[in-house]
Amino acid sequence: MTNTRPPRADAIRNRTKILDAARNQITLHGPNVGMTEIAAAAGVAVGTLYRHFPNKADLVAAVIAEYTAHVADDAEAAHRRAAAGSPALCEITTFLGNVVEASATNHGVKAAAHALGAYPTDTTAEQRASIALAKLIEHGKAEGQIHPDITVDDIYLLVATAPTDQPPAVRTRWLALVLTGLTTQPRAAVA
Amino acid sequence: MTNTRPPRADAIRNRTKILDAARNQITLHGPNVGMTEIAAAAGVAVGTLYRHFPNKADLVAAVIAEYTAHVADDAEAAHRRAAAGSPALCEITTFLGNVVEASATNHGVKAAAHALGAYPTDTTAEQRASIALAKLIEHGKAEGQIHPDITVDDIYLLVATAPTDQPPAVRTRWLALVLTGLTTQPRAAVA
Amino acid sequence: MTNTRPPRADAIRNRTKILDAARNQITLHGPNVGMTEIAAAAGVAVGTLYRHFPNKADLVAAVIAEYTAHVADDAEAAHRRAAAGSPALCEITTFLGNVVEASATNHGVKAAAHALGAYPTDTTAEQRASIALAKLIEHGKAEGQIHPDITVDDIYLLVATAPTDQPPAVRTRWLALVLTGLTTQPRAAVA
Amino acid sequence: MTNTRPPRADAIRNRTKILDAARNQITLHGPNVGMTEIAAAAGVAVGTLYRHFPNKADLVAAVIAEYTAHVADDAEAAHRRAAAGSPALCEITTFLGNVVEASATNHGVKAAAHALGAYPTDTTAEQRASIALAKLIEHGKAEGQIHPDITVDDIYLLVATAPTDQPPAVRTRWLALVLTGLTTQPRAAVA
DNA sequence: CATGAATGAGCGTTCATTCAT
DNA sequence: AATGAATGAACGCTCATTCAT
Repeated sequence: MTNTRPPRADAIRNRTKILDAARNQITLHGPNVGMTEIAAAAGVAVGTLYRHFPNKADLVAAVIAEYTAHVADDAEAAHRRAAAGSPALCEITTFLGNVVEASATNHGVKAAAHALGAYPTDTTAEQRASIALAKLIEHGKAEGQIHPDITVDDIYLLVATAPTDQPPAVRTRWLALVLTGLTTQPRAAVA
Repeated sequence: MTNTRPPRADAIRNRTKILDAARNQITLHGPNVGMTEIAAAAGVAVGTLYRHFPNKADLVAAVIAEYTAHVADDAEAAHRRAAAGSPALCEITTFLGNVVEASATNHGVKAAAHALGAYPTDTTAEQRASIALAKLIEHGKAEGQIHPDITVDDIYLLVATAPTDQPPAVRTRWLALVLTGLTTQPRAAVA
Repeated sequence: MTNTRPPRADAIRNRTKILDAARNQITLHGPNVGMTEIAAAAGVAVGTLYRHFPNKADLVAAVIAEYTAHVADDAEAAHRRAAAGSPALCEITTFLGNVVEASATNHGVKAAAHALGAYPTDTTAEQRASIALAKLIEHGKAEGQIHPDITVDDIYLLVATAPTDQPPAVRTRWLALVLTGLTTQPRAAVA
Repeated sequence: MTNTRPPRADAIRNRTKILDAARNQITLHGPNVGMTEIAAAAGVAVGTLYRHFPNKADLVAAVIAEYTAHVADDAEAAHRRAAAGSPALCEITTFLGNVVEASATNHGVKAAAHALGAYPTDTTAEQRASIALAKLIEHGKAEGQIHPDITVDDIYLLVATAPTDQPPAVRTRWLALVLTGLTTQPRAAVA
């Protein structure tokens, strides 16, 4: 009966707008931004926000999920390139660099998630990442450049401890220091 | 043995009880614990808490200050032992291990400090740590085991990124991975 | 006749209810009544009160503003009647009587405003009153019944010092005493 | 048993210091100054303050009582001078001027008293004032300069409505306006 | 007696969440 | 489905008052 314009497409667009607004506002104003401010930044009213996400924890979890999916994509891309011949260590380095950058954008979101006990229920993205990283590490070990005791959990550990609240120069330095732990070779001097 | 009710002299003891309670409660229930809960955990009323610390930011800053002083003590002890002949790399390793342990107890507190913009005004502890670490690093470089480009800031960077919210086994693994970045030698396999 | 529960349109009605409740509660229980009590008296929750007025000072200022607007209306009405031929002294007397009555309802509110440093930002009501009173005084001087040195500030001074916390009989007596200061003629005996 | 210095004289001195401090602090920082601040300004601890005055209302009432006694003294002095031949109207004028000045120093105290419902229980000072003023008024009426319908309550009414929170110039103007209500003669022009 | 640390009810204000429209 | 006004528990903080020393 309704002859209004796009009914479902708008809903999806709203969801995206809300997720973006949430990430931006949390990054901008800290993990305690109000739901109203997020809604306003998304151009909707609070009620609409709550229609898409039943509470704040779920909203934050959804933002985290987006981030996790992004990381999984990166991991799979890195593995694809390694499978195509690129050196695995190089790909891992690139991957870690990308993740650190992505994490920096989500630093506040993680703090919010921690404060709210909000973690994604859907673990498929994590699994995708794990599988890709496992293969990537195998490649690297076969090539002899990744230390034989390195596991996927090690990568996660480093990712989890990345200095996401630091300026790019510091993040680069951190990457240099930390990569040494993955390889079989001593580290060269780095500025 | 004393079973009398807490007297005047206990004002000092109350301060300690409050600081401990603050650290515990924040660690336990996240950076948003109420002042009332902290007071209750310390066995005092809110008013007493506020007599000792004019506001939440100051309380959190005081907890951080305690932690920082502890770290400075560790750094100085490590330097003293190195000056007495102990290998510097060994002492740095011990120091980092200690700090990571101490940080684990203060993980939430740092989050709270960040959220409140609460940082200690007294920087002497930081300075003590910096001086001791600088000397320690010099020792290590002279002994040839610390990579020549390592600076005090690198140590701080690692300390800041320690996986303080992880179980001991993970923290140990992190330490092994990360120490490699400091040394001139490749890493041996570690469980 | 509508027996539905208060809808959207009632937001405006709520504002009025809150202003009335604020004036009543402050008058009844002094300038230190809690916002919660005011909200309860208005039949809303605190949150609603704060939706309409961002803080206590603004709420009190709004009550004052209402009062000021009322005074301005009175002043203009008096001036209109004087312009229509009514003796200016008579109108000033009526005006003062009205204002004293209105002030009595706002006695505590003024105390609260003073304590909170809350004063209306919109001064148009004051200006309206000033203009009307100035003209009224001119009329009276031309008619020879208002003392030639009287100014608008004198009226304000009297208004400000009205015994607003006294019973009507006292207020009437005060008016009689004080009016003599405005006129060119000695005062007749008054009960 | 105690061989300490002056025991009772100190108590009296403390009482005075506290009353002065109370008046000063309330005048300086408004009717909501804390008891601790008053105690500090008096150079004693809160406990001592509470030894002299069981609660804040009683303290404020005592300050008011001091003021009332002062007013009574003024009234009696004025009456004495009138009895000695000075014109009663002149003495009433002086009296009102003094009272307004004294009231200005106690403006905040009165606000505090109102907020706390604190009024002196001892009415002897008021009675002294009433008697003196009654006689003073009689003198004035006999001399023909005080309007025959004026009563002591009229004087109280004016005193109570004095613009105690206004600068001296305004208070002077108010006095000029208001005195007219007491006399049998029209008012001369006053700046 | 004086001291001042401790108490805890209460205040102004915020914000996740609900629900009438 | 979207809106945004309303809700009310909870928070950080204050201050009159008490009481152990």
